Amino acid sequence: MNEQDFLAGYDPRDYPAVAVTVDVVALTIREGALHLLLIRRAAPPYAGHWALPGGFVRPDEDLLAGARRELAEETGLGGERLGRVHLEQLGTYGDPDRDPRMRVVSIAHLAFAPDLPDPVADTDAADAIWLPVTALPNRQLAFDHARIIDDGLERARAKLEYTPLATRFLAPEFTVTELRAVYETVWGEPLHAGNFHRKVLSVPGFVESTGASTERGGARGGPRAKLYRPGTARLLHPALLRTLR
Amino acid sequence: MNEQDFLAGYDPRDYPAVAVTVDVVALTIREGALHLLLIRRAAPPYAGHWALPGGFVRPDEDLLAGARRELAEETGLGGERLGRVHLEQLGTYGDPDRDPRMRVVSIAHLAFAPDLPDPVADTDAADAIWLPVTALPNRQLAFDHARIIDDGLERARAKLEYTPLATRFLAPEFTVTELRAVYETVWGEPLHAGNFHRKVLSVPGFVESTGASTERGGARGGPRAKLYRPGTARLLHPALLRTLR
DNA sequence: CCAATAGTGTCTTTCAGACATTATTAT
DNA sequence: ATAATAATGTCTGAAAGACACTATTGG
Repeated sequence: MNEQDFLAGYDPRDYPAVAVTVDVVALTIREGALHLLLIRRAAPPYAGHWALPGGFVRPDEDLLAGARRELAEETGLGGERLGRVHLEQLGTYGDPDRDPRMRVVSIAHLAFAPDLPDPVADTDAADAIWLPVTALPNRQLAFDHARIIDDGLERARAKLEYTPLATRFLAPEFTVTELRAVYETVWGEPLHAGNFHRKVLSVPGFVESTGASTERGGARGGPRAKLYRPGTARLLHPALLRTLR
Repeated sequence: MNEQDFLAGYDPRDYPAVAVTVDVVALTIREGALHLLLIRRAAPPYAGHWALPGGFVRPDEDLLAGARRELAEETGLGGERLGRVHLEQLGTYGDPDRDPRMRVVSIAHLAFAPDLPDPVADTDAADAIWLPVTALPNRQLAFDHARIIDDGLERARAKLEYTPLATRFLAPEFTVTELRAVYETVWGEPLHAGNFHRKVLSVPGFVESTGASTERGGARGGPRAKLYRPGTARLLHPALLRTLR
């Protein structure tokens, strides 16, 4: 029996309700460290615990639109800056016991954002912050959010390999060194500056030159760097593969 | 506001119901061609159209378990043969208008199966068959199932690159030539026999030798082939990359 | 001047792909 | 015998990684 055959002679209100929510694993880079957007729960269950921003999907709202709305509400940001945030579906979490009160199926999303202002806590949240992922309070995370975050971080690391999405963590114009810093931060390992530089410029469509350079050299010396903007490629080939695994 | 804050003071029955279903893009290889499991709808809407097997998620059932149950019901297969089927989450489809009657959010899954018997049509389906993907009736597919199938096929092609899941299309013991046939069938392009052979054996953990060989050579001559079983690797590195993109 | 950084050059190793070769089997 | 196939060998080119080097800037 497929879904529609089932629904044809079926009134959903006769059955236990299933709630559908969207959650967002929003990542950004602040001060050289990977940060995750978390809110602190005000009400039980898990009152006082950290949780992902998210909420109920509205009746006529697409899932991706719902995630974008939740992100906007939680960060207090408008359309312009939010437009540069990459958002994709991460996965759906529907374990029957993931919420103690009722069946909740949550479609988790993954966001890559440039450096954004501090979030403004929503009325129902006790707090909202960008937290370094190295300081995640794994034992104090609500529901199955620790696992969702793990999955999101691994997806983010993998995405940098074969997509140009690392640029979404940066301003519209950036240097190769800034791009390399994104990779080093997300992957958590140092990369060879020279090889990275040559590699990035050799992948078709990854970045394109603006013709301009930075106003000043590095903070501790060095020449001015050329500026680039994201290219037109949506996939990198050859990819930038992590070593080992 | 996150999901639980919302739910705390919320009765789902006050709101328009959202139905949660699972659908399955089940792939197998029959007679050298990639086949997809489809059912023909008996009731409107889309009566007479082809659709993916799927159905309502039961109250205390995990999403993956629901997909496995739907697959079992639709193929009429028991646990033993079904145990060798690979099943993973593909993506969630929740466009508000994807079902004309009500809001239906469907978690699509992707299955890789060895050659299975012909399916037995469920009571609510007019028919159920393994259909070659080259013969897909794209205009006669129900709902957004054409797009789900496209996404599933692309995911399948990509998965063969960096996972050993091609072996899930085969019997527990197989030859390198049979494995190559899987790649050629799913990717839709011929591969170089010699290079493929050397490559497969060089990737650590992809396959391991059983020590045995086939009883007979090829149908039209040739030596007996060595038999292999799946190895322990869950990821292939280096990967078997498709050319171009 | 000195240290740090941007960017380029060179060499080695690895791996994919083209192609050739040998051995074994069905007909 | 002949054709087909399994399996291995050889060569070339692409690309990653290690390392060296030059040029430019801040202090």
